[in-house]
Amino acid sequence: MHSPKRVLFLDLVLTLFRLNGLLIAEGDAMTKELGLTHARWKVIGAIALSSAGLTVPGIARVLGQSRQAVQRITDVMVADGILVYTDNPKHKRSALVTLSEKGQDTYSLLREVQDPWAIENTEDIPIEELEITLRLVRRLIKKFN
Amino acid sequence: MHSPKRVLFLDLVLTLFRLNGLLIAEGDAMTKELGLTHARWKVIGAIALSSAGLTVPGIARVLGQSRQAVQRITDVMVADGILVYTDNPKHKRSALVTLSEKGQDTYSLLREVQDPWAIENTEDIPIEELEITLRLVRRLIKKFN
DNA sequence: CCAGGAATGACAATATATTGACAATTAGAT
DNA sequence: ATCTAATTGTCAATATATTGTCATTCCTGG
Repeated sequence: MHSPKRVLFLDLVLTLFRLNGLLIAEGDAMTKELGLTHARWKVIGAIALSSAGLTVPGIARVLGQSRQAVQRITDVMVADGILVYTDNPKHKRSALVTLSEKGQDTYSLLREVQDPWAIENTEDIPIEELEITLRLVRRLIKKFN
Repeated sequence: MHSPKRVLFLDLVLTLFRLNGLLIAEGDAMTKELGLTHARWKVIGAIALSSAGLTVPGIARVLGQSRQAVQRITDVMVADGILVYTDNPKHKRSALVTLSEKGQDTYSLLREVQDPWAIENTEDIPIEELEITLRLVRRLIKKFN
């Protein structure tokens, strides 16, 4: 069937896979000196950007990953003193994952490299295009949930 | 620093991670009966969408992955008779990866589920937004290459 | 209420991906 | 042509992620 949107969309999907890999590589390069890996800074970022508290499965949903993968890395990060499991008033067993003091320091350092990076890479991109893209991505996420 | 584009962009990055995971889940669900996994249908898709021939590192670049990861899965798929390594006139050691007959059959089956999926999920999305998004994603990829 | 379905933590097995290293090949600059 | 840097295949070690399962906790319709 002749459908330009179909082709566009499949192309977009493949391109998104590529961008995903490049973003991870960017983040890893950016955070190498902080001792972070993408499994870690993704979790830190998800927690930091969430207004409400996040549980392990909550982080997994935000990151589009399995909760087991997130559980594994948060356990390590708690052992490393970057994260803390805190009581969740809404659930007896499922703790809220929060940044420890050390974790907040790490996040500050992360921001110091991440913010200039973000600004630099959006300098020549109109804000409207960013908005359209973010909206489209959100729309797709809603479909696939 | 007050920079709306910075916030938008970081939000977009996190959202893209999520979409990436959901797209993989979609693809896996879609291809379960075909005996494919995301490691496999990504490779098949990359080969099928490339006009010129692709080598293993070429596929890796398209997918934003390490060449070793792709090498591993292509070796398995060649053993399974889905892919074939063919002579590369431009490189003595680095073979071109192509679909075998069986691989083309698999791709046909893939298309049968993928095309309706693509059409369905873009039904309510204006083509202009898809174009803007694809262009933006490509622009970012170029920056990160 | 409360019964049944969904969500969660925990554990295990497996799949997938990265990183590092080394030799062979290729590409590009001079 | 030649030298040098980048690319590539290969192997190994490690990290990350998925899938499946089960018991426990939560939630929701009735």
